[in-house]
Formats: sequence, C-alpha cells, structure tokens
Amino acid sequence: MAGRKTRAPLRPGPRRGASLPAGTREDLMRAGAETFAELGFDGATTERIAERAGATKAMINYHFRSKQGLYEAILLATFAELKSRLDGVRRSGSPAADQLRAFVAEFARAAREHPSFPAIMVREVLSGGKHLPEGVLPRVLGVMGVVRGIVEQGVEEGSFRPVNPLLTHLSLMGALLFFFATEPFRKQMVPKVRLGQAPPTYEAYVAHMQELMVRGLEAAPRRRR
Amino acid sequence: MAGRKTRAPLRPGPRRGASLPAGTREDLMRAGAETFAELGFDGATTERIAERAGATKAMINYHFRSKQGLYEAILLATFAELKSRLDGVRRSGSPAADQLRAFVAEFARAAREHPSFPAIMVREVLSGGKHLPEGVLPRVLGVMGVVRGIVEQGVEEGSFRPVNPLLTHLSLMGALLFFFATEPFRKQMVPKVRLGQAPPTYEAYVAHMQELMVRGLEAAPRRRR
DNA sequence: GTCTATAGGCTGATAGAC
DNA sequence: GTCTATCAGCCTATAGAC
Repeated sequence: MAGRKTRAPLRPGPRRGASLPAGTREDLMRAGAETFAELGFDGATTERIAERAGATKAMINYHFRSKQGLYEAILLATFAELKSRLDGVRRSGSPAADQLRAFVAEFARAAREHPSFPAIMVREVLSGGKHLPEGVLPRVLGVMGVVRGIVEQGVEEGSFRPVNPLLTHLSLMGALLFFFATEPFRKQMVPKVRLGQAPPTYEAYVAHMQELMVRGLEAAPRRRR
Repeated sequence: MAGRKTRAPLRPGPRRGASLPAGTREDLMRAGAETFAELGFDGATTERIAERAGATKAMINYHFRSKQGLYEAILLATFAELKSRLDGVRRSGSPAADQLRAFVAEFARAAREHPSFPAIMVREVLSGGKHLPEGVLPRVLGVMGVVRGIVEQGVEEGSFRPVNPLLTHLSLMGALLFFFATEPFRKQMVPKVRLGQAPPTYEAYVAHMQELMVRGLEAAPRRRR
C-alpha cells in the first residue's frame, strides 16, 4: 500500500553536513513533524506544513519528492537519535533496575527534545503502520529489544520476577507514549474542566513510571527503611 | 470548532427500544465505529462507512444529521456501558487491590465487546479532543474519578503507597488503551517480522497489568509464600 | 531553489424521485 | 426510509517562469 510508484532521483535536495540544521529543508522537517503530530499523516496538508515552514507546497516535492518522502525523512532522523540514546543505556552494564530507570529517563528526554515524536508513533501504530517507512520498522523492534534485554537481565540476576518481556515492553511503551502524546490534550482541557490541579510535569511522570515499573517487576520482598 | 450550525430536528430517525440492535441506524453505528477506529474521524469517509453498513451516504445524514452526529451517537452509547461497568467495581466495596484488578478486567472486557472503542479514544485525545462531543468529556473524567477513588482508598487503607492518583490513572489507561488500540498493528506485523512468538492475548495482558499495577502500588513488603 | 497557477481526484452534505 | 445525482470545496502533485 506504500509501494513506490516512480523511480525519481533519490536526493534532489542539497547535501548538508551534520552541522546545526538551517535552511528550507530543515524548516520543512520541523514544521512537518509538528503538523504530522497534530493532524496525522492524512490530516497534515502540504500547504499547512509549507506555511508553517515559511515556504510553499512545491518545496516539499522538490526536497522530499512527496509528502510521504518528508514523513520518512523525519522518522528516520528521529529514530537514529533515539537508538543511540537507548543503546547507551544497555552498554552501561548497570543492574537491571537501574537500566530500567535510565530507559524511562532517556525516553522521556528524547520526547522532550522531539515533542512531536510520540504522537506520530502512536498514530502510526494505530493506522496499522500504513505510512511506516520500511527502514523504520527495524528501529521499532530495536527499542523492543532494549526493553527485552533489560527484563531478561533482571530475571537472570534474580532482581526481577519472571515476567514476559513483550508484555512488559507493551505496558511500558504504552504508558510512556500515551503520556507524552496526549500532553497537548491535557493542556487544552485545563480551562474546560476543574481538575483541582495543574497538568502533571514530565519530571513527575518520569519518577512515577520509574517507581511503578521497578516495584512492579521486582522479585524480592522490599525492606522498609 | 465543533459548533452546531443548523438546528435540524434532533432525532429524525426511528425510535427503537432497548432490544437487540437491528436496522440501518444500528448498522451505521457498527460500521462507523469500525471505520473511525481504523481511519480516524477525518479519514473515515461517509461513503466507506455506508458501504460497510450496506447503505448509502445519504442515510448517515438522514439518521444522524452529519458525520459528526454519527460519531457522537457511537461515543455516547459506548461510554454509557463502560460507566455502568466501572461503577460496579467501586460499589463492590472490596479492598483497593482487588478493585484495581477488577478495573483492569472490566476495562479489558469492555474493550473486547467494543473493539473499536480504544482506538477511537486514543485518536480523540491525540487530536486534542477536536471531535469530542460535549457530553462525552464528563464520562472521560468519570473514568478518571474511578481510578482516583481506588487509589485514594488504597492509600487510606495503608495497602498502597502514597502515589499521585492522576499519574496512576495516566499510566494505567495509557498501558491499557495502547495495548487494545494497537492489536491490529501487531497482528499485521506477524508476517513481516520474526518475533519468535505469537502476539500476546488479552488474557495474558490483563494478568500482566493486574500484577504490575498492584505490585507497583503496594505499600507493604511482600511475603514469599 | 523558489515561486505561481492549475490539473485531476476525492469528500461531505443535499436535492429530489420513489 | 432509501436511493441517485450533483454541488461546492479541498487536497496532492506538477508544470513552467524566474
């Protein structure tokens, strides 16, 4: 369903280095990420993305060949960074509980630096991966592999009870992605409902998830201090 | 943004009792729920919904005045049932840990009987509540209130540590909604990736979430049996 | 590299026959 | 209650000037 129809030149745009992003191409990627997160792939019109980037629709096709091409470029760039963050967690060699805490913290930090990323990913899995670029699926599985590795290490160490790593991954990622992806919703609801409290902060949620997951997976009885 | 423009007759359709659903109106609600879940509000075209229901576009406007009207009817009907389920959990008067387990089980049961509901709700909060009917927001807060009630009871009983009820609600609902809403995605990925295992079942995930949450919230040290 | 203008396709809602 | 036909609007991608 996402098959390539034509074989246009792969990179008609300019070839920039790894230096700080600037220029129309990068503006379009930033504007595209925000708009895809808010409206979804189909809902984000090229005109709206272009306007947000201070450019025109035609620039999207020039730099990325199509709307889908822009989408792919955004996802690949974001996942590349996420992967290096999470790999660092595993390479630390710390005890599983510490790695689990670090995973939550690093994932949250990535979500702060790329605030559009969680919503885009949730929309993507909701759509059955309809627009998911081929190169991105292995990266999604890579994140799953990190969680599985941490859980299996904890079970081997004897610090975690023998939980299913896949179920653990789904509950952890669900709780994290849902929180970050729905922050705009909560902010928008503040004036409409009397919550009696301000929307929760990133920091508070990170601490909550760290405790919930580590305690929820722990094997041994806990000592009161 | 979702303001009513005209004041058309509110219920031009037939007035049926509470007996088992049949007829074009109910067919459209079923087909609409499935299509909204798969494609989102904007992505679900009236023609596609009508085709799925074995009817025509014009029938949507006749029975529900508009696409938005159909959407509202679906959400209101589904939330009405969910509310009665969750109220039953609170009324049981059981210890907080048992109520938490029952909440997870009842929510999962509702998700099985209305498989489109989780995806619709996740899409809705992702869109900032853009299409959320007015009458539905109190119901969303009602679900939050049930979780808050269980958590506060557990803290008072001394069986839960003093966790923030709102953060607990967000992590629980995120993990549950994400799992149920993304089941189609996992099924679709099976042939594309070597997972080494079949996709997890509802039952396994319910048991996982029950243990994870209860252990994660528990105040006291656990005794080995 | 960037723009304007437009072609070609799809959508929600409605009018009007039965 | 249900249908067919249609209108008016919006979208992606492209052509072609600069």
